[in-house]
Amino acid sequence: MKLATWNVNSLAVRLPQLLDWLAANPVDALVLQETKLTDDKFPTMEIGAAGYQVQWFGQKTYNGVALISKTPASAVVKNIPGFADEQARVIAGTVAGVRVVGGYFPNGQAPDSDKFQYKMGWLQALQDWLRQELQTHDKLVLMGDFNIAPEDRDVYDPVAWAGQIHCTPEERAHFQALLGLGLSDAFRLFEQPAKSWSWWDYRNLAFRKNQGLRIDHILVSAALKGAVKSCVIDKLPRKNERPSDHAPVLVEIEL
DNA sequence: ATGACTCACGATGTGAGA
Repeated sequence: MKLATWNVNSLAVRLPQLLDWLAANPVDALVLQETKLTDDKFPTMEIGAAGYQVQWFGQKTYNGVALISKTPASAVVKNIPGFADEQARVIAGTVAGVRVVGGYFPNGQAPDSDKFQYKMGWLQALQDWLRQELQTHDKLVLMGDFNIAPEDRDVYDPVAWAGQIHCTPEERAHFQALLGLGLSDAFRLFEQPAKSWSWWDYRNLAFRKNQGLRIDHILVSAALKGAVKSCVIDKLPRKNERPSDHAPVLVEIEL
């Protein structure tokens, strides 16, 4: 089973790239972030024509998530149950016996901002909900744009980024708390090249200079950990014309 | 250097992203 996550930064702009990518990477399930589309504008026909099922949950201008899968997703959940949220950030469903949770974690903007406080509350609510989900779904994958660089090796310039958004101790503690639920960072189950990033700023020729962050992640539950065969970041779409600033991350699990 | 780019909204700029 192959799963992937990709922050497309506007599905209206990136739909052709998504369809190309799916043709080249026929994954069993893919979660998208930052679709930036209201539900009435979601391109269900195009994705269906590509041979995929899709669940979607969006809003105007910002956020928006989707769960694309070869077989239909069941028990679909939108946003974190019990956590009142005006922002469309989570979509979950069971695909081929695996609980797939896709998330667009809040950015947080700056550690002293209201948006950071919202991020902290959101992360706590996610953790509390996932603790429950894991009780009923031993095979669970949490993936998406976490907007957290878990360690200094996930940051191109950790000195400059120290204490900055995505790198604060508070955010990293929340990432560790997710691992504390029994989840594992699939990417770190394998030897990986140094300076592996999933996001590069549009500015400053950052991609060309490979100045980025690893903030898109795939976490697998203990029941899946031993079955993970590979986890890679696909930099190819970042080389497209008009790319998303994020690259897809893929995992292969032998079920 | 409160920058740089890209996106949505819907404007001739502004906010947000990360």
